[in-house]
Amino acid sequence: MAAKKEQIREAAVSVIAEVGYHTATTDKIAAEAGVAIGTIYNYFRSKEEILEYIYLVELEKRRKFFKNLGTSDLDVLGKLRSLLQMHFAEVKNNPTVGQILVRERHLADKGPENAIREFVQGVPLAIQSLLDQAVETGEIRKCDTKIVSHALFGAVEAVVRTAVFSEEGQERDEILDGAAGELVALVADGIKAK
Amino acid sequence: MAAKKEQIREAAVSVIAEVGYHTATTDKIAAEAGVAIGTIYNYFRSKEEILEYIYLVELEKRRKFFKNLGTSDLDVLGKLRSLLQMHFAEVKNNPTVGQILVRERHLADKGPENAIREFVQGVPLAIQSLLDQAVETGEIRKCDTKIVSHALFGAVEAVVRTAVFSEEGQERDEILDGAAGELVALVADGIKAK
Amino acid sequence: MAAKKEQIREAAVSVIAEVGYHTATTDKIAAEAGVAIGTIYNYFRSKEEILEYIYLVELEKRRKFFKNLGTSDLDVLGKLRSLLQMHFAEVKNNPTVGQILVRERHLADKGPENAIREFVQGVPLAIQSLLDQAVETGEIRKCDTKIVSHALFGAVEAVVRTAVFSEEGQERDEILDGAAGELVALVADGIKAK
Amino acid sequence: MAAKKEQIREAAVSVIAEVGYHTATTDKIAAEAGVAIGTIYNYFRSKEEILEYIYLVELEKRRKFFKNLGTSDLDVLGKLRSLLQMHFAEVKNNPTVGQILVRERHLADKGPENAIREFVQGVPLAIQSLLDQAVETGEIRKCDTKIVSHALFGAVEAVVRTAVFSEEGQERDEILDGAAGELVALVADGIKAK
DNA sequence: AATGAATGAGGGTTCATTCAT
DNA sequence: AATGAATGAACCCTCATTCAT
Repeated sequence: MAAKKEQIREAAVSVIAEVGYHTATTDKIAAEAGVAIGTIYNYFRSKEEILEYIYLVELEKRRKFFKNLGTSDLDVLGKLRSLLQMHFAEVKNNPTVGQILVRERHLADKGPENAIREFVQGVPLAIQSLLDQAVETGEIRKCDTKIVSHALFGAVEAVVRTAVFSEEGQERDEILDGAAGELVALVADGIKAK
Repeated sequence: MAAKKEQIREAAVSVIAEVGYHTATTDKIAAEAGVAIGTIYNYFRSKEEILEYIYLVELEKRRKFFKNLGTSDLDVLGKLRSLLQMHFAEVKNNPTVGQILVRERHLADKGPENAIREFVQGVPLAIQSLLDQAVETGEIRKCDTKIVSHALFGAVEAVVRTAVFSEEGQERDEILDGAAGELVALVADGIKAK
Repeated sequence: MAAKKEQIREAAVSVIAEVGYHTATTDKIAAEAGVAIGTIYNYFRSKEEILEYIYLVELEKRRKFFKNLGTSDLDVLGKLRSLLQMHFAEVKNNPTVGQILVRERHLADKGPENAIREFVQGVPLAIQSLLDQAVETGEIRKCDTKIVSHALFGAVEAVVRTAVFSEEGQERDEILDGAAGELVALVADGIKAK
Repeated sequence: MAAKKEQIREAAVSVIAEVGYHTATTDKIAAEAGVAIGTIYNYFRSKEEILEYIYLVELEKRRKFFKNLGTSDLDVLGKLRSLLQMHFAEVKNNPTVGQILVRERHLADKGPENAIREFVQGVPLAIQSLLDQAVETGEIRKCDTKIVSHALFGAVEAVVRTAVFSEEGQERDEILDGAAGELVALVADGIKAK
């Protein structure tokens, strides 16, 4: 059953979101998943691989979405808003995963190849490729797209962090619902009064 | 001698920046500082407190700067640029500290009171207070200043991260030199072609 | 099918010879045998019993040979040489088994009754009984036959070890081919120049 | 205190001799030594290194003895007898160490450099160098000194094994007291009646 | 103030064995 | 008879912290 792998992933999300990756023990994860410790190791080679898998699942969602985005006829800012909306919607739907995404990203440099790093580097790269196209078409002004894409990704992370660690569920949803629009507006037209 | 505390702080910065807080051991820090392990505990109550102290030192620099900023006659965007310039200059001067600031911020929720949390929440709050004033004076349009301030802070962190973990020292300095202007321009006027 | 038991035994010989009993896992043995792990337990009660069975198979060969030896009309040294030749020939034919015989003999004291112990104690005992007869008939001088038989067995083991763990197959065969004669000559006539 | 390393070594000898290296746990060794588990790791890098150290201590004794032997004016068989007497005396004095020497020698191939391997290969090599000299001087007949030295070493191991695992202490001492002479006589003059 | 040996709770991982299919 | 996912006791090792000197 690959269902069991999913079962363990969800338990791990729950435990890691609550106490953090480092404090999360395999015992706790196993207990939360309702399996024996050994069972975890039938599906993952190590505790670290569980975390990587969590990131991988999210990465795949973004990759798939981004791929479809390529075929859409939105302009670049439209595509960007779409990507952000998708991301914030995912986080709204799965706030615990969101907590992990922003809190454990620092573990990106454990091994050589690594799903965490692919996430935290790959997503900005995707944004950068969008911006590069838009500069080409003249839709946006010339700028350092590497810096801007990373800045944008960092802004998104910060907003997610603010949302998923806010005490009240209501505030969380309000932030996430409005965030994509707010961010795109900010980046698109700036903050100055007109 | 308070000089010894500084000596330990610097050693800790060096070790933590290199291997990360979790992998950094008190043995390594003591060795780097050229003192015995026990000596560390004459100046810090715990390993965690060392990290907090590192954040505290940086926090105080920002607080002092921000306080002086209040007396200046710059407009809000000018103040913002000034704050960012100061931050990027500090990081340029002390890239290892920069690495720590962006990589260990996830430890903000260890204890109840906590210099790390004060840094990662206090700095955005300072930004937010700037923005709130500017909305008041009409210098900038109405917006969700909480979101915007966090987003801005996240963008700064992401840029710092990109810089301090870039392989070449030259690229690092280029990013940091240009970052404040790039970010303020982005936030001020947006990204659209005119 | 008793063929399957043999199939598992051979796989176990292969795996244990390569990595040692302790490092050999039931997974590896099952994989090497091309059966499921559970199947192993239809033929053996435990991993240990597999090793015992390996020793038992070898023990039976020696027992049978020794029994036939009793009906031969060789003198004692002739019988001894014959026994050693048989042993070295077996090892030459099955070097991996030889590796196991000398490397896992230390597991003789796991349970109460135990084929490994029967091997490492029974074979010296058989030699001792030969020697005792020869002392009786005056063919050899009086000596502590217990010590001598164990010493002889130890010498044989050491030679086997040298052979089966030598890098080159050719050297291995040379040692094994000459070993019986060399050992019997040594024990029979000593090492002194005449 | 280097005394603590010795204290741990002795505890390890006691525990490993009783239950075998693999079954010996670091907990048991620490308890036997009267120290905390962590203390063990202040003196040894791993459990394996403790075993290596046990062999190393014994190896050094033999090395030193062998070095002095070089300056003596005994003939080769005299030197050989002397070496064996020394070894059996050591084992008599420290039967538990003897048990380990013969029972854990199979762990010689764990890492690249390894005190166990140095012992089980180095001692036969020393014997071989003795024999090679004696062949040169004509004191003993030409023979395959590699085989003979290994055979001799194996014989010694077997006798030690017989002694240290015999139930009664008295029998053990009798074997060890007579063993060197018995073995040298066997190897020197053979076993045939004259 | 400085030292550093001693501490021991805690955690990730292994793997022989079982048993429902 | 064959299967192989599930099990969980067991074990090695780490490292922040203490405290006697």
